[in-house]
Amino acid sequence: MRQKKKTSLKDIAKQLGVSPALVSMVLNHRGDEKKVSPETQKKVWNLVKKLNYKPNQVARSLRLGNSKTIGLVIADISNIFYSIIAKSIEEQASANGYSIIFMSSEEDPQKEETITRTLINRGIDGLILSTSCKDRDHIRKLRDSNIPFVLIDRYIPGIKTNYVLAGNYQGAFDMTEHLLSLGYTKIALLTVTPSHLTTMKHRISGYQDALRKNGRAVKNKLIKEIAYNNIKENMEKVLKDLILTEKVQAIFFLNNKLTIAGLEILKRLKFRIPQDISIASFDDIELFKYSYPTITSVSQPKEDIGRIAFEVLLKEINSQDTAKQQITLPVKLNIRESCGNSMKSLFNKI
Amino acid sequence: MRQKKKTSLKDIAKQLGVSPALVSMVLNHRGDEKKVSPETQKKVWNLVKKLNYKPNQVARSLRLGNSKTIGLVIADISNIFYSIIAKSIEEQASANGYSIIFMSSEEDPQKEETITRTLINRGIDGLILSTSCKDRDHIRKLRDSNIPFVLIDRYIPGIKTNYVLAGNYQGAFDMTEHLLSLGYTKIALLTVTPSHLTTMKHRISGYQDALRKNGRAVKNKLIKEIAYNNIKENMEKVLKDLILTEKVQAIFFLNNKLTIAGLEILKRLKFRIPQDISIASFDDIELFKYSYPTITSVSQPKEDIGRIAFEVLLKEINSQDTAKQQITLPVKLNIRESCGNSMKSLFNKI
DNA sequence: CTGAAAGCGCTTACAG
DNA sequence: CTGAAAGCGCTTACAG
Repeated sequence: MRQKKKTSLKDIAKQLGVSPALVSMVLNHRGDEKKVSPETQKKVWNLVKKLNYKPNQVARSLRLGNSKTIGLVIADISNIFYSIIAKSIEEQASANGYSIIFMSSEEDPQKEETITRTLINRGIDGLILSTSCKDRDHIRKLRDSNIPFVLIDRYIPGIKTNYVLAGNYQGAFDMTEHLLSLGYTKIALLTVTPSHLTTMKHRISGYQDALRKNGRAVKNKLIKEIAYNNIKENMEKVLKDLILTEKVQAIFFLNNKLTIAGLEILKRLKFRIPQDISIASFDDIELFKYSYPTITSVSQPKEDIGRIAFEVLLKEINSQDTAKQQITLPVKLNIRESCGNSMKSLFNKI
Repeated sequence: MRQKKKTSLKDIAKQLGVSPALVSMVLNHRGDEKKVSPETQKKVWNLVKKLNYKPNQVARSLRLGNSKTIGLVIADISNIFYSIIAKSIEEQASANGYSIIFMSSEEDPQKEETITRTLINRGIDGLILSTSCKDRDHIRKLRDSNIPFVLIDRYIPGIKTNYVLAGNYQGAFDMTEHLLSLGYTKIALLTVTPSHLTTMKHRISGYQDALRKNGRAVKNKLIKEIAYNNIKENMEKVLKDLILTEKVQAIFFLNNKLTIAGLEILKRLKFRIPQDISIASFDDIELFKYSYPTITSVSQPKEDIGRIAFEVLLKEINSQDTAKQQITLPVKLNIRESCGNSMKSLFNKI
């Protein structure tokens, strides 16, 4: 009573006086192959259209062992970084007849495992995953389960899997060199825990290598870590420490959440950007282009990450080919106002 | 070969020397009801745990006629308004054993219908939908199909359905009165087509009524419509017209996309906020709190919309009750810097 | 206390 | 050219 009884294959077959098997073949465009007469095929299609019949996908899934559904596991769909990737994946998926089930892991490895199991039990054909796991067990299990999957944004070193991500090292390296070129000598780095994530590790390396290459020492006290789940609580203390005690000239925030939280606190503490402190962001968001001042950033090709991840996944789903693809996409440096634009801005501060 | 053969109920039954039916009953916690001996139950659970067996949800769905999956149809998951709602729905869903399949309609009624059918054929138990349809046909069909659904953000007047949305009229009314209270007399309104959406209609009414209530005439040339799919292209012309020709003092943008696009153009045209022009936004985003200047806005209870929509949906899924719920949630006025703070700012302009 | 059988709605190998 | 049968992995009414 909840659901009006929907028309099924059998109904069509009965009304037409043919077998369900025949209808099924016609519907799957295998009528010719099975030499079903054109008239019969025509009759089938007409009735199907008239009754607005759509095959029950659940039954098909059970029978065929595939579901035309893929799972998407990310930390948080409300983070613009992931929602743009999700959008892009969905566009591709939709164009290829696939649907997306998404679940948020909240950066909790435990939850990530549970969610992944749930998705697999729901019969997904493949998985796109931004993993927050620190050890390799989960990913190894995934690989052993033989479900096709593609990691995005983060990967697990030492396990051969598909992955698609941005040039984290290069982006941080380039940004750091940019800051050095502006004359800044004390450049702080703000990162989040869990710091095992490859994204953060590579960005930190990029920063360190750029300093070293330019003859600057890496000072560990200028590299600050804030716990992912309470960024806001710790930001104030960290910023005060960096600006007032360490007297840094620029702060490089390693993801958009950090940058946004940083902007909030800097505003509250009445530090002016870039007069009092220069800032740069890894990961660009739309408003950075229009805010006052505009925010210098490294932007990642989010749409490409999503699109390519889906393509790689689809390829693996459709073939027995087990060659894994590792793809690193180029990032872009957006030079804007938040770092000042010359030595002059630096001298103005003194 | 693609997928390792997974353990099934039958495997468990065989290994234990019992029937699949028994295992099924135990797994569904109906062992006691069926008077399965505690020892047998214990044995079943032990083996299930040992083999890490999880029932095949596709088979369950087919048999039970439900899938513990709900569909989410929105215009665009990468719009922060929807992605926060999606997050909130997913949290609730997850806590209740449901998964979410999302699809984007791109504000295209045609696509919305197709997507909805796809979701229904995938066996979803219910649907949460931000409709972009202008006529009632689609929603009526949906209602007649007997699938439980809840509209969010927008509803269709004249059709009794569940819906959960924000106080659009009140928010626009309050914001307009706020702008009037600051001494502004020429207040422009920027809205998007398709303008049939109830959200936009109500916001426009709120603006108009606030003007009238305060003895101000509504001037239609101060109400501008921009097409949803090329906001950026039209924004510059509209803003120039309003500011330079109409000499408005304040612009009220009716959604966050408009506000963001507006900020971009204002910046490019070098209009200062609020010295040259005051702006207000319907729909708040995080950065509005920290930008320079901070942006005065109406914020909607996005998390509540998502949570309550799911609760309403779940209630309908679980009961034969067909009473529909119409829920309008309160909005909040955030007075910040983008409108100046007194008559003084107004005089400064002259 | 437990099992055999039917069936959810499809698809496919087999038979004619 | 077309149909009958089996089966995907579950659950449930029925039987003993």
